[in-house]
Amino acid sequence: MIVTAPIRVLCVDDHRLVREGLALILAREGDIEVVGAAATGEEALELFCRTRPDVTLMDLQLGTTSGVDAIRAIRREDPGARVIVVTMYHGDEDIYRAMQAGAATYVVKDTLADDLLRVVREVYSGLRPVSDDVRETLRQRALQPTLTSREIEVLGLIAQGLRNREVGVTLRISEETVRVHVKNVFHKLDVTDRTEAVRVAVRRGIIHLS
Amino acid sequence: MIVTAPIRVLCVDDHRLVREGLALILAREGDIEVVGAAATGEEALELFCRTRPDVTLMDLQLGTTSGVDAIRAIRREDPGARVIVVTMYHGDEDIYRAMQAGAATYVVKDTLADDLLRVVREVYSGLRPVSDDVRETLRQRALQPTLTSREIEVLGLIAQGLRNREVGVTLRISEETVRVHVKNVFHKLDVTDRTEAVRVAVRRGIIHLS
DNA sequence: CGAACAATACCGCAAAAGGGTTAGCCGTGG
DNA sequence: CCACGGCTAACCCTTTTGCGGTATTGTTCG
Repeated sequence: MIVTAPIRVLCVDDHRLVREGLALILAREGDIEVVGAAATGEEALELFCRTRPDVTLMDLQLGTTSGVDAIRAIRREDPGARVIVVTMYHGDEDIYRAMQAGAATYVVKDTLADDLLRVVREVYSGLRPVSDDVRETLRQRALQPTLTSREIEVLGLIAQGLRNREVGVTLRISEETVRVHVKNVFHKLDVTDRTEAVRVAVRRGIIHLS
Repeated sequence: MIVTAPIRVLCVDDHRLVREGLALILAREGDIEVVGAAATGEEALELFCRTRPDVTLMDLQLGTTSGVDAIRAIRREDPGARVIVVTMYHGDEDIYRAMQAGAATYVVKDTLADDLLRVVREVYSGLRPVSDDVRETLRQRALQPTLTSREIEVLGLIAQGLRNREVGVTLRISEETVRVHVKNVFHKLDVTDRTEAVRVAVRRGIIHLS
């Protein structure tokens, strides 16, 4: 009896229960083998190098570190690496950054197990099965103004409760310049005050609070 | 051969993959049977009434509805209901409200599958196995000032980006009164501006953004 | 090269927020 | 009954924000 080699999968999620649950969903299948599970970006990279999986399932929220960084690290190590993002985030910026970092596709955690399995097999066979939702979200994002890295930096500090002056000190620029950045952020996000800006930015995945 | 009746478990989580993963972890055990899975508070209550499980696993983030409300609804239906909270939240206020609502215990999603199984069995046998972490968090909370319901209401509107005046209009009170509430919230949360207040409140689980 | 854009910086004005204080009303509980 | 805490409201003063300009520098891109 001839058995084809199984699809070797690496699971990355910072919650043990989710990790183990995902592993069980995958391991139930005859053609899939879970070769590792990681909780952080560093662990993920290390396990990736050691096990060289065919497909990596990656959460974006990895405690303190970012899943996007982990994707970049893995794809720098192996430009052909196939990474499927599995996350609860659905902000357009989350999706955009993940795809930009080289993810093969993007799946939210509210997906049927069978659909996930299908995606794993499709990605393994070289496809990039992007769902209509994801495509539509990316299309929407393309229509909206893009924040510059400096603006995101300022916004992140604003979100931490810093005043314009304090942001200026932190970034070693004048308070006046900070005010300009803040104004531009407001216009781009279509809001009129900082609290609302933070709210919108978090919802869109431009910044994250924790 | 005598087989004791299995522990009948209901899983409530708004993410299909997590729900199915949890169900697999549980169903692997010989003495546990998963009798249902729900995604929302309403579904949970309905399935609870129909299946009368021994133990309910409940996430706190149920899309729009709150897991705490679901716990209350279930315990109003059956005051002896045993509900285990399984969530990623770890803010002191989340834990407090869940326990207050009648949860048997509180487990974060970064738990070993075996530990979850142990907790399920302990809760089934009538124990309330509260972890040291949870106990400590509740102790910490007891030391901190409590926000009144009005203050939480104001804070929630602030978090949505409303100005003091707009909050006043919404709650039908004067802007001056809103300012008083905001000031009191600042003192209690030990912050000096609204953006930071929102940040701290979200981290502590006093309010949630989505 | 010229256009566009990002980042820097400044000015002025009106609005809003932050901070302290006082005070009346009401319900709960010692 | 009286004290206490919560909700309400107002006043004053200072600081910060939000919003409109203008302008210089450097870089990138067609």
